[in-house]
Amino acid sequence: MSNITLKKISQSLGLSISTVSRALKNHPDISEQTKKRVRELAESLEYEPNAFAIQLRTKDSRIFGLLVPTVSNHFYESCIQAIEEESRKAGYTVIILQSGDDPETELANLRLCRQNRVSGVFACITPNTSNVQPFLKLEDAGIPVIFFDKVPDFEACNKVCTGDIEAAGIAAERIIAKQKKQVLAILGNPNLSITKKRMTAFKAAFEKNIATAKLQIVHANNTKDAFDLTHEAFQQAKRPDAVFCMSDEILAGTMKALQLLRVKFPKEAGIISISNGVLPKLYYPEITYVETSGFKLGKTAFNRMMSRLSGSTFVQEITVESVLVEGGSL
Amino acid sequence: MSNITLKKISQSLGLSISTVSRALKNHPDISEQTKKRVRELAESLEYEPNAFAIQLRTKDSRIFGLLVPTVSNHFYESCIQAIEEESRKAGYTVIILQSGDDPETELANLRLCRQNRVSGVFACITPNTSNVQPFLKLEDAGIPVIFFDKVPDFEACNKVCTGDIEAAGIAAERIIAKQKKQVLAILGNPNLSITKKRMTAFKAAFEKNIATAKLQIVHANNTKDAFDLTHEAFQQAKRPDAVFCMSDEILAGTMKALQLLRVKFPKEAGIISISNGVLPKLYYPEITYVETSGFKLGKTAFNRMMSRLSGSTFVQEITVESVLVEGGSL
DNA sequence: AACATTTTCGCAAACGTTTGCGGTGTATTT
DNA sequence: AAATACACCGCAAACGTTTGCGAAAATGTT
Repeated sequence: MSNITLKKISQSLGLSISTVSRALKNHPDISEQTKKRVRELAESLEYEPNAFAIQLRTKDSRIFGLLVPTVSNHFYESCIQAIEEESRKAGYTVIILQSGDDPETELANLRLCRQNRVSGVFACITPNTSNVQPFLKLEDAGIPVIFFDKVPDFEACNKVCTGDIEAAGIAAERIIAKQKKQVLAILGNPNLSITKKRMTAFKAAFEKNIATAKLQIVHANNTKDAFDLTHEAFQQAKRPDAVFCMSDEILAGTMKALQLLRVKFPKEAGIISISNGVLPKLYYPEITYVETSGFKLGKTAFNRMMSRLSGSTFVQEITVESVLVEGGSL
Repeated sequence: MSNITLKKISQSLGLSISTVSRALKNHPDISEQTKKRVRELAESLEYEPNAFAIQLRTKDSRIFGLLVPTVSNHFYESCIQAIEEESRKAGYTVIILQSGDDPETELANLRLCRQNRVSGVFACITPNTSNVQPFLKLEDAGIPVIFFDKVPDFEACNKVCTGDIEAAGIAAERIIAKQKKQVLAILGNPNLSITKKRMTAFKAAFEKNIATAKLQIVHANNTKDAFDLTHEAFQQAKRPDAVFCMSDEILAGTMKALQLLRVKFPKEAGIISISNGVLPKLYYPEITYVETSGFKLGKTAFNRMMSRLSGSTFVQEITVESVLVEGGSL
């Protein structure tokens, strides 16, 4: 009783398999009456086409592989959500594979994609991925690979990234517009390329304007660091009247310190951060942030995939633009 | 050049398809020498077996369906991570489908699982899922369904939940031990079995003790509700001196309201919640919570699935135990 | 040398679809 | 009445595997 096939339906109805197949696909060759009979029986038997047989025959799996270091991350989550959502709407299924930042697991996951004859791969590579060859081989085999967020240096591939530079600039402009005088900028690990980019952009914005503001830049490797640094800064003689947090990780630490010190924002100090938006909305007032939306990035990556699938072969790097989301913290 | 099949290998080697197939599976019928030849050619050609053809033939997809309201949720994330990780180790692939809390999408996703002839389904249902029949039909077809976290009331099915009763009990005991007098308990949608359980347990704990405390129970469907309800409660003549939040979703709303009203905790009011631990650590002082680990829950669900797949038909509800994690909020 | 055994391999069917092509029967046109 | 057109449907091959069964070749036993 479990598995209904076209064959079974055709036998019950005294039709051929092909007729049943065509009837269910609303093929013009089949009479309305026959279609009706077939549809009704299929319905009542709860027939579900065997996806494997279909792909074996048609060579179109309608499956995307989604490679990601981990699923437990605000930013990736929203990417995943976007990609999965759009894919489902477009009739694709997504299989998500986590590498745990281990290049070997990543490779195994990539093989899984090949075995499942995926229609395309979205990949956010690990920091340790040195060899992009396996990915490019997929491209050679006609399977589009869209890199997102963490992308390889290799040029000839499709990449979708966040606008790191732009985002920091926007935040800086905003602080300047608010005429803040004593600005504390908490950035991440200075070795990370993302940190470098954001720092230069942030500084540049201040230098470009006749900034009367005093700028204090510090680096935090984690939430705890950010907590300590903020705590320290707000016990100086001259307290900051604005804080810029480069990431969620840092914002979390800063906010914790501000809660401890009962600093009232935006009155005593303004806060602005770069985020995908989840964390800033947890506070009251909500934190003003420059959105680097994983969601938007996911959508863009998806669109890129679709245009690749429909023939476009143009290779490019897309940057999703950042927008300022006003909370009440600055 | 793209798709290598057994046939192609067999032709290059002057062997039959079956011999090549057996050679790659290390079948004893094949001589070592032949195996070696086959393996080497397969290797150099980068042969990858066609998963679809295999499943069509063997009827074993080695795919799990993972149904979840959304992937963007601290708790689900950790469940997903655990399930995906374990599955991969066991040679299974996971396809993750989000319902967005829409029962219709959920149903569509379930169909997708059937079409892909999944080996099993992990399901965390939406609050609005009224009809469990479609899930049970999968069971009838021999496909195990393991419900986790948000599970249906229906008894004859496999469920893995957090220790709802236990966790709520622990939280209640804690509040009682602190001799709170005016307790606000914010629970979720009253239709959810998880809500019902937590509520009864919470109430029971209060009734068991010679509770002089006044207990006010309200229901929030989302973060916004929780914000409003908290805001309201703290503007009553008699303010709560303790708040119990049933979930992260609720805690987020409550904390936002408390920040708005500048309620000092734990001095003016104690807070305790049930959480997986990420959110509580964002505040200062950190929120005291009863930990219900999504990770642990995921692992348990996976184990349950495996034992189902290996024959066990015993239907049961498993509860993963909860522990109290002291913050400074109560 | 005849027979029995074992090793090694190939044949062919099956899994559930899709689809090109051809074959009926009926209606329409000359 | 013959020819043409059309509507409707079935045959059979193909997709890439796995696997029971049988066959040939090699080896071992009397």
